[in-house]
Amino acid sequence: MTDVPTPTLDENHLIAERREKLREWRASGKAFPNDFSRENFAGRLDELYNTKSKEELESAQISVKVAGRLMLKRVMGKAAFGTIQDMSGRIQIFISINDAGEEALNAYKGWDLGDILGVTGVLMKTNTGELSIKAAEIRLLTKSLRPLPEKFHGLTDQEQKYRQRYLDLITNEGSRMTFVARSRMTQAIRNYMNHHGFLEVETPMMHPIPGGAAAKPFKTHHNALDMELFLRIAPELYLKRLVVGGFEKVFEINRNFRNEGLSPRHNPEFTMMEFYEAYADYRKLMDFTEGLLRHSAREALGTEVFQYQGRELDLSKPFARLTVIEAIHQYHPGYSYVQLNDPDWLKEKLKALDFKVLPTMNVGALQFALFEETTEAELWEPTFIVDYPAEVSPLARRSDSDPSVTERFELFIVGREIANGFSELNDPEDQAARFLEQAKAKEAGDEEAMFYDADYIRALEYGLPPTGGCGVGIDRLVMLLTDAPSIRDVILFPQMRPE
RNA sequence: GGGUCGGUAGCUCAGCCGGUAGAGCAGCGGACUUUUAAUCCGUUGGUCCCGAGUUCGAAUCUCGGCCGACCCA
Repeated sequence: MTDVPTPTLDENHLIAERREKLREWRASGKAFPNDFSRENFAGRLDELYNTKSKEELESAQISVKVAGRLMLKRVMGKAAFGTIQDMSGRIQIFISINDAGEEALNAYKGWDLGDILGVTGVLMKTNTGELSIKAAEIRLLTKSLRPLPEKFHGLTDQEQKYRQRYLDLITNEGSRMTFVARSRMTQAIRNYMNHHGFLEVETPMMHPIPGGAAAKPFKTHHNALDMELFLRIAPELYLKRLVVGGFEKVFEINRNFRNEGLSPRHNPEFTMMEFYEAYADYRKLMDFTEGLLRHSAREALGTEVFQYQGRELDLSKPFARLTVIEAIHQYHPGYSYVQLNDPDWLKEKLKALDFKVLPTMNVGALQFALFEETTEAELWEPTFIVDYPAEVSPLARRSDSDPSVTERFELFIVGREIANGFSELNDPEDQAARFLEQAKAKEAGDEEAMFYDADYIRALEYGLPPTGGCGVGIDRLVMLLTDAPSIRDVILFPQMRPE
């Protein structure tokens, strides 16, 4: 590909000048070389040698070979400095007419911020004590045709940060650190799960019957089979099939897709970890989930106590456990338990809050709706809400003491749902009946109600051991640990309107 | 969907009491062998988001629209 480039529409004189430099580079016959092998990372050199004195480095003559993007450039008459950035960090380079030669220095003067360079030389320290590479040889490896955002402020426009994440990553250290923290956190979670004997699996992303959650799915189409498929809204039903199959402790960290609006807390594709453990109930899973969150905070941040959006969050204390109506009552002492159990009072209250009450909703569903409307957002400290109404928990096991509620919990932190788990419903006949109820609700207009999944029932009929399962919202957890106000700050390429 | 704020040079922003646009960075030319957001001198660069209106005259005022951020539902 050395044909004359087709100019794009947003060319300006800066790009034109860089293109001209590229043309000259091509004419010299060695543009875009790939024979430079980097031997050192900038950040690692800093760790190893920053403590050495100018004199020690002078006598040691440590040869290094780094490559990276030119971020800052300071040129004098017969010498020049520059700052090279690679994945690990930055290091200063020094190019003088004495060490690198006049030809190299002149070439360097013509290169631009954003160009990718390879530098060979020895470590030195400047008079002000900055670890630097005294270049013996310096090469242009990739020409950057587009000017970088302003060197001091970086890229500030939120939209551009999301649309052109590569620019955000080049110029904003904080953004880079967020995604490093995300990677560390998922790694910590994987380690924790593996350490506790869970098997990591991958289940289908394309489902013939969307299931495992109350949400609207995306539709797609398989041509060869000429069938409608749905991007999964949850892996739950497949993971439980695996427990039936004998994988008694499984987990999956992967994407779910839900066809809903965008918000600072919602992206249509998001990452969940779901895990299932046979012979565990929801209480055991709550304990486990607490441990998991503490572990990921420790691994990603080094502490269980940190700030989120200016307010302290402490994961080290035992997480509170409240039922739905206990929570409403605790945050709204004006609502009595008698009222909270009265369907007419609940309907009234919800209507006053502009909530669309569906005719299919009974006491449990109404209580849950009121909880979502009035209390959920106030749960700052980690709080497990337990004993959800059966109507809103069609996959959860009923409580032995009260069959109208289920052995289910949701974990809220900073007012957001972070995890959702329950003792799994393993009675195939009850499950079939609940699916039928869901199908009825769907006919009555509830778009998020579930479908009847006959194969899942068949699997349960072979016998699902008593099992507990839980889903953890990875993006939201990363938001907490990186102090990010929006889910878009923790997803590399968040969904955007077309440009 | 409602409210608030915003859209001006490649980037970060000023200009908004109406008089046809500025700074810093980046670029280009020059000086400079330890700078570090290098410095100094000179200089190129604009659909002031779009459309209509008011006006002798609009980046600026009015209306409508588009896009975005934040808050609320």
